[in-house]
Amino acid sequence: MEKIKITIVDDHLLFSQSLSFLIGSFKEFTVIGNYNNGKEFISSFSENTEKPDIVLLDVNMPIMDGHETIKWLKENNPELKVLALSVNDDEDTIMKMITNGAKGYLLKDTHPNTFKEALMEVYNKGFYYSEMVSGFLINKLGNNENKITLKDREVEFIRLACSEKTYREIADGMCLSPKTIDGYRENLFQKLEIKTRIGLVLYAIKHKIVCI
Amino acid sequence: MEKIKITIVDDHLLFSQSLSFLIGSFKEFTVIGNYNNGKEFISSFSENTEKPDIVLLDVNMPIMDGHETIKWLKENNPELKVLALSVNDDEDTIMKMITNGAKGYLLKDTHPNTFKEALMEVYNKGFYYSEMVSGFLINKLGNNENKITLKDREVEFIRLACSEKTYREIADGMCLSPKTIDGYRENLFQKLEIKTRIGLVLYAIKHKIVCI
DNA sequence: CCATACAAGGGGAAATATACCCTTTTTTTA
DNA sequence: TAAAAAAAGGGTATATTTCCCCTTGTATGG
Repeated sequence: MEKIKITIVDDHLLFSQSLSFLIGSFKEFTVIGNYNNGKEFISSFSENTEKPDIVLLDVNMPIMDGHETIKWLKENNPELKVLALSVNDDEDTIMKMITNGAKGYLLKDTHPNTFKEALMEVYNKGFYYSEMVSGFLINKLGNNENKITLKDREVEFIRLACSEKTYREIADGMCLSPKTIDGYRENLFQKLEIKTRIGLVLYAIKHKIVCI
Repeated sequence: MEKIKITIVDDHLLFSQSLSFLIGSFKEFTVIGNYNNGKEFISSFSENTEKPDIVLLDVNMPIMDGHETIKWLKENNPELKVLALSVNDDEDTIMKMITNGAKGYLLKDTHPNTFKEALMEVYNKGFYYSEMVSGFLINKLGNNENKITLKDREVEFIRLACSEKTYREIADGMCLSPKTIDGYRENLFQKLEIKTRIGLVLYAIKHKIVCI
């Protein structure tokens, strides 16, 4: 029987190499590629290399992360089945990957047996949704009214607010009057249901608007 | 030849199980134990199980993390050689593990060959310090005057400051007068070279005093 | 063409945070 | 045991943030 071909894209060498051994121990699968980040992976497409049946894609990577990579794949190789694999269990990240076309989302603390099952399901049924992901999906469909969108200018403001600058300095930095900044802030406070600049900083970090 | 015995303590099942396969491929080593967190690991000591030659210890774990675990080991099984293994490359974390007795600190993006070399060195020489860790050590020895230590009460204050509470509310929460809180804040501002509460929040998150 | 929304800018007042000046009591430590 | 350091509290002044209500120009869709 032909083995199911898998490519791993993950910057943690020790993990990806080890995982290759684990997958190698499953008789149905074989690892045909190992890349350190999205950039390396998509570069391999210019050469006419063998296409994998499943791509195991890490979300947090340097150079080109999972989000960018899956977007590129959606554009250029939409037939590839991507299974996201991350330590990250926050709803935003998961939904972003799923909506960009990931066929499943696995946490790195998954049991090897579940992992194998997920690989089989993605190959056979085309997708694998764990309970956690399904939960998020249902939750999302239930109340998709209050989805929060931030304008570019607002994001810029939030980034500057995550510093020891005063609002006056932020206004200068954005070439706006302090009163306009006042407006931005009050808008955001209402929109994000927060009361203080501290809340804004916490929100920004939690939602990865700024990285510290 | 007797194989060198290794125990893995890591909450990421997929990683620890995969790593077992990788280690299994080295003829000099064998994995004799696999635990999800420090608690599970130290519980195994009450039973008279076989002691490993090297413990591979993850830093970030639920229930009982690497820091707590290595402290316990230092007290109760100081002869055990611990090699810390983490994705975390910030100086604070690394130094904390090293000063608590870790024989080395490896990042999870280490190459398998380096990993094997590290295992050999820890077994034979008793320690393995990568360039990065050595760099931090030298840097630390050069200027160990300005080491910042936070008192328990200060840490408690910082945690509460990382919220939308006002200082008055924080004072109530800590059963102190708002003026005492004032003192705490001013002390910290000077000690941490910051000027605003925002700075305090950023410091706290950067140094993992709070987790969000 | 009008209505509506929205970005930019603003006034003033109240609440909160910051800075710098202290005292008293307890605990450490030399 | 005396000096030093830490913990707790206080007063007052200023700066910053927060809140509420307002105007003007400019798109933008019906």
